[in-house]
Amino acid sequence: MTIKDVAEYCGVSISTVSRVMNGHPDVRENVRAKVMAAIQELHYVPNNSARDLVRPQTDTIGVVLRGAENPFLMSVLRSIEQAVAAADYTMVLQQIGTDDDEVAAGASLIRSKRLRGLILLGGSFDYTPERTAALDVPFVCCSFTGSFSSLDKSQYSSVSIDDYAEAYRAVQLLICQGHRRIAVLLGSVQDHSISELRYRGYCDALRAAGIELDPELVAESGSFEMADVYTATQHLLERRSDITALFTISDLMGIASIKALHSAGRRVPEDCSVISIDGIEMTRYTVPTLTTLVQPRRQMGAEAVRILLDVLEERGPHTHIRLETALREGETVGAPNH
Amino acid sequence: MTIKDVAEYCGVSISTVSRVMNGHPDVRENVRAKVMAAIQELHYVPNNSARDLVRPQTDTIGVVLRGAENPFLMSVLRSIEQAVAAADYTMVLQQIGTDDDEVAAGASLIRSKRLRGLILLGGSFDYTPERTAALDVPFVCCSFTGSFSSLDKSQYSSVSIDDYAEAYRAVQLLICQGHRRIAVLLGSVQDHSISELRYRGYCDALRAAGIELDPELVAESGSFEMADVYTATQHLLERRSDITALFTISDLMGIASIKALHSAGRRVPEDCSVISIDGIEMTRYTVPTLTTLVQPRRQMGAEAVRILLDVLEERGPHTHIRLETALREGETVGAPNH
DNA sequence: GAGAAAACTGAAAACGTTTTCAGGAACGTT
DNA sequence: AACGTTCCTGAAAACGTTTTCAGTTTTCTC
Repeated sequence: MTIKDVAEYCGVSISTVSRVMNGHPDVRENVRAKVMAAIQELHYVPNNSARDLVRPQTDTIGVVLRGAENPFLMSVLRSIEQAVAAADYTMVLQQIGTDDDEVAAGASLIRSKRLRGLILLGGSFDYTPERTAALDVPFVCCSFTGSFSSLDKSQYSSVSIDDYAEAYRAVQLLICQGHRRIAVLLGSVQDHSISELRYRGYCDALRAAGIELDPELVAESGSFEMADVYTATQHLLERRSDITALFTISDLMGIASIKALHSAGRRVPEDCSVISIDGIEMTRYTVPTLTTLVQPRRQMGAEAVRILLDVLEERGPHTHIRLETALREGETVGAPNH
Repeated sequence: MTIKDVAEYCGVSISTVSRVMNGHPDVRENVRAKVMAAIQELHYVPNNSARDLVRPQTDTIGVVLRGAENPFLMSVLRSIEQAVAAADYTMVLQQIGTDDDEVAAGASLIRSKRLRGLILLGGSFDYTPERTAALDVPFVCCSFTGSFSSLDKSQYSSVSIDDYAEAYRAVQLLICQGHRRIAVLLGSVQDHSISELRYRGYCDALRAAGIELDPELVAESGSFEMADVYTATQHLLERRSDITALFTISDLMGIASIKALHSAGRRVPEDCSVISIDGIEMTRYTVPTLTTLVQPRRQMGAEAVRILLDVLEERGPHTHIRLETALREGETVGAPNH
C-alpha cells in the first residue's frame, strides 16, 4: 500500500496525492476530496522512512532519559510527549543507564535517526567536550544539570527549577520552625549535579541563619536508589541521633528516609521533620504525607519543548528558564521537640 | 556524511562499504580493515531511514503502553528495552491514553514505521475486531488482558501472571488468617480486563471457603488513579465499617487504600489487613510495608521479547505464558481483631 | 472569444541505503 | 599455457516519498 496505489486508484499522479497528504494549497477541491476518500478507503499511511529520507530534515526530536524509575521524570516525559505531538513532531526516547557506552549510544542514535533536536531529561551525565560535540543538534536540558565545559550558555537551553534557591527555601522553612540540627541527604556532593547545587543551597541557608555547618549532618547515598537512601539514612542516624530535621533532595529519597526513621523508632514529624523536593503524586498517600516543594512538571515539559522548537524554527535564541516550585504542606514538618 | 563519502575516502565502491557495515563475509581482510578505519575516522553512522526503506522489513518492534505512571509497568518496559537491544532490534514506544483516537493512533504508527512486531503493555484496551485487524503484525500482550473477539489464541501471544489464580491466592491468604469480611478494590468489574479476572479469583476464593459473596464489599474506583482509589476506599469504609481485610489489585491502589484507612482512623493491620499484587520497590518503604504478590517484572519483559522474536523469526508458534508471583510478606497482613 | 494570468497537475530527479547480477582477479588444476 | 573455480568487487536498480520544473488546463479581462 504505497502512494502509487492511491494515485492509480483514483487516477491522479503521485505528486497530487503527496500534495494532498501534506496539505498543500494548490489542489482543486474535488480532486482533494477524491484523494482523501481513497486514502481513507485503502487505509493508506505514508512510509515514514521514505519521507524522512527525502526531506532535508526530520521532524523528530529525541529524549535522552536517565531514571525511568522516578515518577517525577515520567510525568515530565509525558508532558514532553504531548507537547511534541501537539506540534506535529515525533518523539523518540532513549533510556540510558550510567555507563559511558550508553551515553555514546545516545549520540549515535542522533546521527542515525537524524534527530532535529534533543531533550536531556533527568539525572546528570558527564558530558565531556568530546561527547558534547557528538550532540551536533540543538538541545535543552530539562531538570538536568550537566557540565558542558566546552559550551557557553548561549549554545544550549535549560529548563529546571532553581536548585540552589529552592533548596535554600526548603531548609529555611525548617529553620523557621526552630530547627538547628538539620541533616541533608544527597546523591553525591561532587558531581556538578543537582545534588551539588541543592547542597549549596542547604549550606547557605544554614550559614545565613548563623548555624554552623556540620559535615556529620551531610549524608550521601551515592545513588538515588531507595535501598541506598535507606541505609544512608540509617548510618546518619547512628552517627548523629540528635538531628531534628532532614532535607532530602527528592521525594523518593524522602519516602525511603521516612521509613528508615520509622524503623529506627523516630516519629515523624515529632522526633524528626522531613522536607523534600519534587511533588510526586505518591507523597499525598504516604503516612504521614510528605511536605514537599512541588515542581511544575507539566509546565517543565511544555517549556522544554517550546524552547527547543523556538530554536529549531529560528524563532528565538537558546534560553535558560528557572521555574518556581509550590510548597505543598504535608504532615512531615513540625517544630523540634528536643 | 554518507556511505558515498566513506567509499570515496578509501577508494572502494559503496557496495563494499555496505558489505563491511553489515558484516558480509566476502570482503577481503585488508579492504575490510581499511573501510573500518575510515568509518571510525569519519564518524560515519548509517542513515536509518534509507536502510529501512530499502530493506524488506525493519528491525523495529513497537511497544504500546498505557499507564506510565505505574512504576511496575516502567520496570517491565525497561526489561523489554534491554532484551530488544540485546537482540539488535530497535524499540519504539507509543504511550496511549484512554480514548479511542489514541488506540487508532497506535495502529497508524505501526503502518508508518513498518514495525515488525508489537508488544501491548499494561492496561487493557478495547480491541474491536476492526482495530485488531489494523494491527496486522504479530503481537504479544504483556501484563495485559485484552479481548480479541476476532482472534483465537493461536494468533497472538501473551505473558502475564495468572490473574485469576493469583487473586485467588491473595484472598486465600487473608482467609487463612481468619478473615471473613474481606473487601476487594478494583478498577472496574466488567471490562474483560485484569480487574475482572482478579475479581473472579476473589469470588471463587471466598466461595471455596464457604463465605457468602457480599456486593457491598466490592469497591470499584473506576480508574487506577490514586485519588479515585482513595475516595473509593473512603466510600467502602462508610458503607461497611466492619471489614477486616482488603485486597487491592495493585500496589499503587494498596498504598492509596492504606492512606484512606489511616485517615479514617483504622490501624493497619490491626483493624484491617491489606494485600495486593505487583511488588513495586516502593512497597518496601511504605509505613507499614505492604504485603504483596511480587510479579517477576524482569522475566516478564524478557519473555515477551523472546516470544515475539521467536514468532518473527519463525522459530516457534504463538504461546501464552503464565508466570508465578512470589509472596513478599510486609506488615499489612495480620489476624482480624473483631 | 482571444489572450494573458492564474491555478492546477504530472514527470522526473533526488534522498542514502541494500542487493542482485555480472564481471574481473587470483588461484589451482590439467 | 589454457581452463575452470573460487573469491572478491562494482554498477545499477530498487525502496517510497517530496519537490522542482515545466507543462496544461481553467479563469478572468477586455
